[in-house]
Amino acid sequence: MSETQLRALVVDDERAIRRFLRTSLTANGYVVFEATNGGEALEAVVRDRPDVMILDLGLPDMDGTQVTARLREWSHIPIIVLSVRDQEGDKIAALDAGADDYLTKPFGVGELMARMRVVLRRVAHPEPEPVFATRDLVVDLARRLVRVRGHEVQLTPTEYDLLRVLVTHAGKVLTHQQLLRQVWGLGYEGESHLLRVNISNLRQKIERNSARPEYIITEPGVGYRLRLEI
Amino acid sequence: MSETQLRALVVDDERAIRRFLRTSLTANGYVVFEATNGGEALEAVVRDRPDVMILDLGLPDMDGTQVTARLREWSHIPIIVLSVRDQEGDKIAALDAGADDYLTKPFGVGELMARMRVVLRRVAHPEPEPVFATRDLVVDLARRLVRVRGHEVQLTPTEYDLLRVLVTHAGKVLTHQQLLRQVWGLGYEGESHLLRVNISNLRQKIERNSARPEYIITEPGVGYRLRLEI
DNA sequence: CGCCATCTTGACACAATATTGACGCCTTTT
DNA sequence: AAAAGGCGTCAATATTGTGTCAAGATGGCG
Repeated sequence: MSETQLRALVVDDERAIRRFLRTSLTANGYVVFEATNGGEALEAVVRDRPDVMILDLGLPDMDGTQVTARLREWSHIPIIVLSVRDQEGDKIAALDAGADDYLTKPFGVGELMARMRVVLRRVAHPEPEPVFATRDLVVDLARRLVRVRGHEVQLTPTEYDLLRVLVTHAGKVLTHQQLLRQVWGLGYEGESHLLRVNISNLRQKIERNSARPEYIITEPGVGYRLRLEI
Repeated sequence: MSETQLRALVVDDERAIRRFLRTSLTANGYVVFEATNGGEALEAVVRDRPDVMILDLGLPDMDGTQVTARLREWSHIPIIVLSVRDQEGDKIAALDAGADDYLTKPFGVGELMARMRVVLRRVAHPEPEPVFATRDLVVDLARRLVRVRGHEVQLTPTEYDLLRVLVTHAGKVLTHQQLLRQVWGLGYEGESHLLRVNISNLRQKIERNSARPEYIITEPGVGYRLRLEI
């Protein structure tokens, strides 16, 4: 077992439930952090670096499944979803969005603790940095913000997805196929003109001179990669 | 997505439940194996090499939790426990014994499939990366990166393919024919000048002095090989 | 219904790569 | 020692891949 205490993030808008979970978790040796809505939850993952997240489905600002999906864009943190809803559809949606478990309220504390042990016992993946930064390019994956040379850049959803994939594999060559699959989904493997147009648009927005790209480098015949070195 | 079908082992002593699970799993693209008791289950894991196991708690010869514990002595196969018992103590015992999830009967097939996807997606992830390295030449086949003496080298698609073939048969002599077939495809067996030009270009990029190659060695009259020894 | 932003498609200029041919060197053979 | 064949390099041309622009299609939203 690890020497240092494990860190748990509790996300629930009800004060009573947060209190109850804090008490139970603290008694079981966790350090507890709290968030009351989806936005705060994403920030807290960045700030507090929890090892596990306990997420209520019904949040005021966004759906718990949405929070899960957003988080899975850049984090592998184990997520246990709690919900009063026992509908199969909700469970499937949350689990397929990336949640690791789904518990229906009311539940026993012992069961929750056992399920936390299950998700925690798998070897921790090295977590990628929630904020990527090289030279003058900053990509805040948690907030979906992109800043170049001090200025915030407005990207379309496709452009952002493309940049996100490049950034989460920074330095590595991504083939046309890989990029098309990860951004457009299966069945777009051949549509390389989509990639060309969007890479071009992205470069217009983040490169100083798109004819001499500093960040998005073409690997002719293969794909693209985000350059890390100077 | 994986090309080959995933293999599921169903362990239950009730014929009706095995039938039901076989139908559902087959419909979802799994290859299904069956066992009716704990002893058979352990044998089946060895013999059938399933990717995931669905285990009923109430077995005639030994308890499902025992099966889980025995299995965990040597296997990491994901285990989803099914049970009619909704007692918290049973759940905790099974999960702590090494089960990955616990579903109480009756359950929806959709939920079972979603939970199977959850346990399978983490097993699918850790993929060993084939990286070839010898002295000062590193070829990362997964990322398509080539580094020589600390510097990354830009190769054209043909040059990379050629190097890839040499590297995957490192140390062995590859005939002109073999190389032409593997890089250019069938019908190019006679075009050995293609090979000469590309070997030359490749040497310019990776050898210190292409007149005295250290890596790509000519076997006169036969072909080329990638040298392993110093 | 029409506006807006975004996505997709097609056309074209330009860049990178592949192929070909020419030539000289080296090794082996006679 | 000369000839022949295999090999390596260079440079030219052919082919393919890539970047950009702009027009048309799509879809969300008031």
